[in-house]
This record gives sequence, structure tokens and C-alpha cells, in this order.
Amino acid sequence: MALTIKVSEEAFTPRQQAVLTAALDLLVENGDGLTMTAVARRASCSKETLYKWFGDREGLLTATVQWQAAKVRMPQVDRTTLSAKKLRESVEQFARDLLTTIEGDISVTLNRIAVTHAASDKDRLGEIVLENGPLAIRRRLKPILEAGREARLLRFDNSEDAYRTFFGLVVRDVQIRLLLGDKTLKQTDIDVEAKAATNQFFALYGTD
Amino acid sequence: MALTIKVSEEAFTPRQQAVLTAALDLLVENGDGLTMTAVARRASCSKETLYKWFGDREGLLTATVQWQAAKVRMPQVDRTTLSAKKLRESVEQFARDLLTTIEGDISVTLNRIAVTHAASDKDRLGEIVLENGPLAIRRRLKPILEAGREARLLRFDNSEDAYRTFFGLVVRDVQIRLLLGDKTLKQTDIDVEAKAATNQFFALYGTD
DNA sequence: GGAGAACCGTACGTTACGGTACGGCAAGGC
DNA sequence: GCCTTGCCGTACCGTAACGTACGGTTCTCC
Repeated sequence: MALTIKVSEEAFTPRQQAVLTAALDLLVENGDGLTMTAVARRASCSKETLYKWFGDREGLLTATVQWQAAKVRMPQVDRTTLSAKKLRESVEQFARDLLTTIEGDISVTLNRIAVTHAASDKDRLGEIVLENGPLAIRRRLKPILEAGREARLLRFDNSEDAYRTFFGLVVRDVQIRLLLGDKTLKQTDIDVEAKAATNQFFALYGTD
Repeated sequence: MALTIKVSEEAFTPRQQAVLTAALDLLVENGDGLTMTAVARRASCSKETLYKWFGDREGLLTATVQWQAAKVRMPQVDRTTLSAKKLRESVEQFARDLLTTIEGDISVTLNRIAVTHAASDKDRLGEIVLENGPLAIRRRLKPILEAGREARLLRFDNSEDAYRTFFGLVVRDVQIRLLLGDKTLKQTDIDVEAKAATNQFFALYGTD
């Protein structure tokens, strides 16, 4: 993996995090059109400090996205006791968390920024969000699915396909419509959606 | 529907379409960072003409997106003869067309532009792509699904849910990963994917 | 063939924003 | 008590791109 993720050890100082929070707020409000002057004003700091800490505008953006994206932590599901009921609960919980994340303002904003910048290969924002979004989901879900297969609770040839089907069943057209600014998407009941997706997933891959 | 779609009657002249083609090419190449000067040079026209025809930069962008998005035409599937085999073929064909469109450079570009602009409510690019993308798919697929239900070939309470599940099964994480610039996504065999999604869809909603 | 319109190419004005420089102030060490 | 460090606020510079203006050229219509 060529991408280097800023780990928590080399974290930002509280003051720096305040600046990043200001930047993130502006991103959520105005999208990518935030200016360095606006960030400085919002964070009550000087532009000189901004450039000293983050190098340039792209550095500030990258730091903000990285810092925020790394916060998305899917709960690690317990693998030790793997009854059919436990597995189903784990999968359903995963679906709930995924939907909750994806429908949040911050996720929408970060994905918008990343998609915007993915067009020009100048920076790595696309990679960062990709790494902390879909690919992180895959990394966390696959072990669960494979444990389910070993326990003869799930049946599939390819765990990659199983994961991607799960993703599709849960997310459906929600994410792209939110990214495109759809306001007709009625407020969904995440519990209901997660349950339905889980049922469909087990209908396709369950062994009972 | 507050959105006005430019209909084919008030189409663009061939020269104007050449300009829009140039703009689209630049969009595919450079993303949203295209300049009016670059478009003028590529299309061998003057900036004055650009502004005369399209008003301003946003007008040019809107015209390009609208003109191109309207070209996405899913084949209208025949509803008259509705055997089980015919229905399955129609659905599978739909899946194939959907994947083909979504994986194309132009779709990725238009969706990127639209996502970028959906953040600020200044223009309607998000709405336009939404209207010609996910919502158009829904409009075209729903009648097919409902015909299948009337023929007792499909079973579902809510055609909206059935459509969205179909979308999820077909698209999965492909679109978001492409939008984020994922290059690890191996070139998929659209035929295979479409068949698999169709099988899964019928496993969930078929009556046999 | 001449008048007018449409349009190309280019040069110009304007603005906005990224990035830098500088004066002032508060805090901590000697 | 003074000096250094770090930071705030503001003023400033350079560039890039939007939008406009204008001379020259081709096409059309009479």
C-alpha cells in the first residue's frame, strides 16, 4: 500500500485540531470553496500560521480529510462466539453503522471533496477517503464473513463478491443520491433498512 | 418537478455541439478545472462566442452536462410479451446497460462534476445528473418490475424497494470507487456481473 | 459587388485568492 | 528586566481566470 496514513502517534496539537475543526465546518457549509482567509478568520489564527503548519492549501485540505476520515471507526465485531444469531446481529450492526456513517453530513462532505479532487491526480484525497471508506469496510467485514463461512453459516465462493453484494444491498442508491444533493430522499429508518438488507444478504448467502 | 430539462426541440446547432464536445473532452481530461480560454482554443472559437451562446462559465457547464446527460438512453424494453424468460432477459439487459454506462469515462466525469457542484446550491448540475441518472433508471425500470408482478413472475410489496435493491445488486461499490479514482478495481466482465446481479435479484424477488 | 451579420483571434480590465511579509503582543527562559 | 519564540492581525504581491472589447475575416443576402 503506497499510501501513508497519518497515525495517531504523530497527532495534531489541540490548537491544530481546532483549526482543522474550523476547516471541516467550512467544508460542510461551503463545500470545497473554502478560502485560507476564511479558515484563518474562523479559527482565529493568522494565515501565516496556517501555512507554517500545513504548508499550503492542499496540505490543509489533506490534513483535514485525513484527520476526519481516520475517525470513522466501525466497531470491531466479536469473532469468538459465533452462533447463527450472533453472526446475524454482527452483520446487521455493521449495516446500521455503515448507513449511519454514509448518511452523515461529514461523510457526504468528505466524499464530495475526495470525488472532486480525484479527477486531477494532484493530491491523494481520493485515495485517502477510498482507503478509509469502502476499503476499510471491506477489510473489517471480510473476516466476519469468512468466519461465518468456516462455521458453515454462510456459503460463498468468493468473499470479495459477498462483501460487495452486502455493500450494494445496504447502500443501494443512497450514497450517490446524497452526493448529488438529492433532497427528495425521505429520511429513512436506518434500523429498518439495516434489517432488510441483512435479511436479503442471508437469503442469498445463508445456509439455512 | 421544478427542474426544466432542455428538450430536443430546442437543440443546439452543429457548431454549438462541436463546442460542447470540446468542453466535454476537456472535462474528461482535466476535470472541472477547464477554463473558458481552453474551451475556446480547443473548439477553435472565440471566447466572445462562448459567452454569447452560453452566458457564462456556469451556463457552458450546464449546457454540456445537460446535453450529454440527456443522451443516456436506456433501451425501452418491450412489455407486450412477458414470459418468464423475456422478463429475465430484460432485467439482465438493463443491468448490462447500467453497468456499461456507469463504468464509462463520461459517466464518471459527469457525476464528478455534478457531485462537486452539488455542494453549493449555485447551479443545478446535481439535479440534472440525478434526474438523468438514478431517477431516470428508476422511471424506466419500475414499469418493467410492475409488469413482472402483474404477471405473477415477481413478488414485492413496494416497487421502490425492489428497484433500489436491483440498483444495489448491480452497482454495488463500483460507482463510488470509480468516482473516488480507484485504480485497483480490476476490469470487470460486465456480462458476468450483470448475470450474477440478475440471478440474485430473481432469487430475492422471483416467484419460482 | 456591397452591406451587414456572425464569428475568430487576441488583447485588456477586473477580481479573487493563494501565498508572503511585517508590526505588535503575550509567554517563557536567563 | 530583557530577549527569544510563537502567534495574531493586516497589508501586500503575483497570478490566473472570468468576462469584455475590438480589428479582421468569411459568409449571406440583396
